[in-house]
Amino acid sequence: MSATGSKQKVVTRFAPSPTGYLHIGGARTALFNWLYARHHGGTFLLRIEDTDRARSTDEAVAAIFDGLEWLGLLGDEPAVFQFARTPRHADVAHQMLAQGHAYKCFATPEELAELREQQRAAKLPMRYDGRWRDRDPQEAPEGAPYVIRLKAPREGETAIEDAVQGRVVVQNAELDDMILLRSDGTPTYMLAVVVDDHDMGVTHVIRGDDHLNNAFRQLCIYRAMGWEEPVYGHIPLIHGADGAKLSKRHGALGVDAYRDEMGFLPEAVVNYLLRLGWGHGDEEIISRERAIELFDIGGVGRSPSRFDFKKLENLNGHYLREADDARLAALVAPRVATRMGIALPDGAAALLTAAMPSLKPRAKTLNEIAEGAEFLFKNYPLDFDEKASALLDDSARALLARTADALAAAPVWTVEAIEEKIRHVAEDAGLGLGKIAQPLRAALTGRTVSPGIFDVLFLLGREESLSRLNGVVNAPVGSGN
RNA sequence: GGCCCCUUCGUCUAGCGGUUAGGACGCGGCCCUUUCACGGCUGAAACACGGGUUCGAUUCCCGUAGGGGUCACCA
Repeated sequence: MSATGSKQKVVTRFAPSPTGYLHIGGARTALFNWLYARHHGGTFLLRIEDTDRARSTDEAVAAIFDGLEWLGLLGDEPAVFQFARTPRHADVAHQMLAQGHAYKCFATPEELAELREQQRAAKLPMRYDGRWRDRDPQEAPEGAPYVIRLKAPREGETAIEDAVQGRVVVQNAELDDMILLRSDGTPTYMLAVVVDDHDMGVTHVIRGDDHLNNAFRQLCIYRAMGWEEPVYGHIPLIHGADGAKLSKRHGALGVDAYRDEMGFLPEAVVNYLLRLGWGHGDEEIISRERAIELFDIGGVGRSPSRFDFKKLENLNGHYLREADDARLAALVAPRVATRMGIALPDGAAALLTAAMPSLKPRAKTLNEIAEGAEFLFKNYPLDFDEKASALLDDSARALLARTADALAAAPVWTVEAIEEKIRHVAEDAGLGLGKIAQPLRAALTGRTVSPGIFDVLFLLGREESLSRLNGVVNAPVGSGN
């Protein structure tokens, strides 16, 4: 617990709009909100900002929940759907109208477009000029559609004490009278967030700093309504490797791609995201428990960071090595099947689990584990890659024949027994272990890279091992195939 | 363009007036070794620039440059 002595219970929220999938930046925002709430013993809520009916989709909503669930970042209470609260938003807008904090604006979209065009041409700041701010609504044509705009202060300045950015001040003259309620009676984002955050009791608004400018205008609504203002924390955005904004059309994939296509573990993604923009001394590997203990919004940096897949992979490799073998086997099995285009045999899960200790240290992603596991399920004749074929010349095959004989005579099929036999063959032949291990590896897996050769033999089993060896001994490996 | 924010190794960061500027990823070398990894050791690599303030600035202030964000009846 921090010593801020907050009497008030912390409530944070993550409020994505379901117009696309949960992207990596949103995932980090959710993570920071989740951690902040947990660290302070508060509540973390979810709100789906679906007021843009044209762009919101059910698929996107499902994808967002799916991504959050995978990362363990679901809300503590059922998610709030913003669109369902439209009547309340409209109520507030009318209340502000009645209290003189807002006014009706009859300017048409065409009129406003023209205004912007003029401003652009004159190189003036583009903002609404307040043409209906002090005008009598009676002057409007009978029954003309109108919009409700906030009557924002024009003099002075507004400051916010941002938990991440520090004190940020803006001249009120910079703020125009934003629209609260559209001419069709639906609320704009600017109104809806404030009303919902207030109604949901949100105490800390942690979000991307692309919202920093919005905060000033949102504050106006809080003040007009006499509501308690939340603490803001605007975290810097994540950029791509080239430093440009990570956007939909710029490598900002949904978190499902990190899971399904790239084969990352959620704990690795969470750890990586946590370290992006936040750090604690020299600690790099940080468990969720440790993160809850350490995380605080004040530790978040103010500068944007670039996404680095190499580091994510490194972290993922770490978590892979730490992960339960049966769990990994279950995650890897379908990947092996699709890679090889086959249905895995019965017992595949058990075999993969048994192989996992020698598979996972060699991989950085689940895909790499799957690739490394392929040899377990290959059928004769194996596909030999170029380097493996080159290894299997006549002398190597003669050596393999002797090895096969020795192996056939092994009293039991254990890693120890296998090792003993093979070392013996090498010794007899006056060769180093490497001279025999490589051809063996090639004959058994079709590759020059694999887990330890004794493990390979053991995992394959005596029958399969011998069959693969004899296959190579009896039939020269063609350069083709 | 107006406004706002940012600037420590290539990248993520530690640092919060006095340090040999630390760690991690990546990269190089060495060790381990049946291949590849893992692991261990080790090397190269940074305070954007210019002014101040100060006995002393990576650290505080102001500029410059560069980067980013935002300027909708989208969120």
